[in-house]
Amino acid sequence: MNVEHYADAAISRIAAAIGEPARARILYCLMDGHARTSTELSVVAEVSPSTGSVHLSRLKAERLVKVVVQGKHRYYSLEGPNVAHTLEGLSVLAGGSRARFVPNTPSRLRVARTCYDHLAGTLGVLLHDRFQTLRWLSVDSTEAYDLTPHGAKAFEALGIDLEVTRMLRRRFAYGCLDWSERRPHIGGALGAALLKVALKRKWVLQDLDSRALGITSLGRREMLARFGVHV
Amino acid sequence: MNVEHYADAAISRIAAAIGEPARARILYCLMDGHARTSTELSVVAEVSPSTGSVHLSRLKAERLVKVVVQGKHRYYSLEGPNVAHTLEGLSVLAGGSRARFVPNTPSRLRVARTCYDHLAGTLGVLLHDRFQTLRWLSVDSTEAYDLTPHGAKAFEALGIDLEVTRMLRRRFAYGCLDWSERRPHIGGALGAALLKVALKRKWVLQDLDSRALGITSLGRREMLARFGVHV
DNA sequence: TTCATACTTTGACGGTAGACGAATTATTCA
DNA sequence: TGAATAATTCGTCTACCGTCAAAGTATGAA
Repeated sequence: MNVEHYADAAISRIAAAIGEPARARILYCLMDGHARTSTELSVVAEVSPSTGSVHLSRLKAERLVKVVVQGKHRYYSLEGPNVAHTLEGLSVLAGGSRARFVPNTPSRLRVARTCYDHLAGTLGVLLHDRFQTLRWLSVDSTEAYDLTPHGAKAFEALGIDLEVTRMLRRRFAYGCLDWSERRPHIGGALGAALLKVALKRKWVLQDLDSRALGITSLGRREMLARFGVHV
Repeated sequence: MNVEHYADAAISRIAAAIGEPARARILYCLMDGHARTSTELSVVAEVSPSTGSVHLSRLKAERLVKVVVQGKHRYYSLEGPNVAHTLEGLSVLAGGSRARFVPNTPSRLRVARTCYDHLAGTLGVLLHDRFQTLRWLSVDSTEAYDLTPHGAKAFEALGIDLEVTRMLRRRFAYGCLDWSERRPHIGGALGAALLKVALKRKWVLQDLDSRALGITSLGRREMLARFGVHV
């Protein structure tokens, strides 16, 4: 059976799954990479638990979310970075020409935010460029970034275990295109590890109900001292 | 008014517009970058002209397609590369894990195809890499590729007027990520110009009802002679 | 074992989105 | 000008999708 012949039908199924307002609220809420329970998501979606459950099973059937069962809780999260990226793509289209000419994205999202599970926004792009300038990161098109020996040293110094990071079943690092900046930031396992460190050391604080990240004064100092980046 | 606060609603509107089967057929058909009339698209969508017209006005309202009026014909086409990319993203999600493990994309689409209005597939990626090796193309992340003096000479030799190409109201060249190869090919005005030359000189032939491109034996010879690329 | 909590499944209901044909507008060609 | 073609608008109809309450399952605590 030729799948390609029915590609339009497949696209429409996925898009329809995303296109229902309650389901879109669920997906948008999950874009920060966190997992949430069925009831939490039903509240976000502004529907009853039963309705929420129906929506979630639809999203699961379409492989847009995955679920981890833990006792009587079911934790739902986006199925993977691809899903997050496509949602970003849709939000760019949704922004339309308005966003292109008068960027009215709230500055909190522009300055620093999460992109699925790594750093994005101005800060993400600044770090990306800085690491390149410092020759910590060898960049070869959008795919397969890697750390130079210098870079490896620097990341180890942050407490990131590169052995472990490389073992993860995902791409190590790549240029993830930032829709607000239209320039790449660091995605992949390395980007996720970096965000984790930044959160752990309280360089940035995570907003509970959006993907915005707040930079602390400690964060500012450290960014300058460690990377020479003014935020 | 804070647009970001309603981002989920905006996403859902766009996705719902794409998610209707007839509209998905229309969009998918337009992914080759060509413009088509309302009646043609109604046939593709398998609906009556009146229904097709309603769908098209919805797609226009959501800025997914644009229309050029020429006499009594209305030519519809995708609003821009962003739309095509997002549709590609959706089709990747639609492919699901199957596509990841057993790539069952028909080989005709893998070898060479159009991505909106430029060359993609194995051929597109091969050329991209070759131009880089030859130092014709200076690649700086995904954004803002440019031609080196050598590259400029080579492209002019193909009959491409770079003055004109640079004047177009779109990005000159950039790395466009290829979903079948997971590597970049040349997008933007330069990529479009290259495809135009390849079609004009009959190096590749365009399939009428898909984005597949067939490479002619002349094309093979020229690719080898001019670029040192084996196809 | 029994109660409580988390979540899903089922069934009935209502609103809306998409379908078409007929009528209308717009443009070309004779 | 009038006929022919392209496309849209309008009115009506139907089918499906999302909604919820209630009943059902599963897990954990008392």
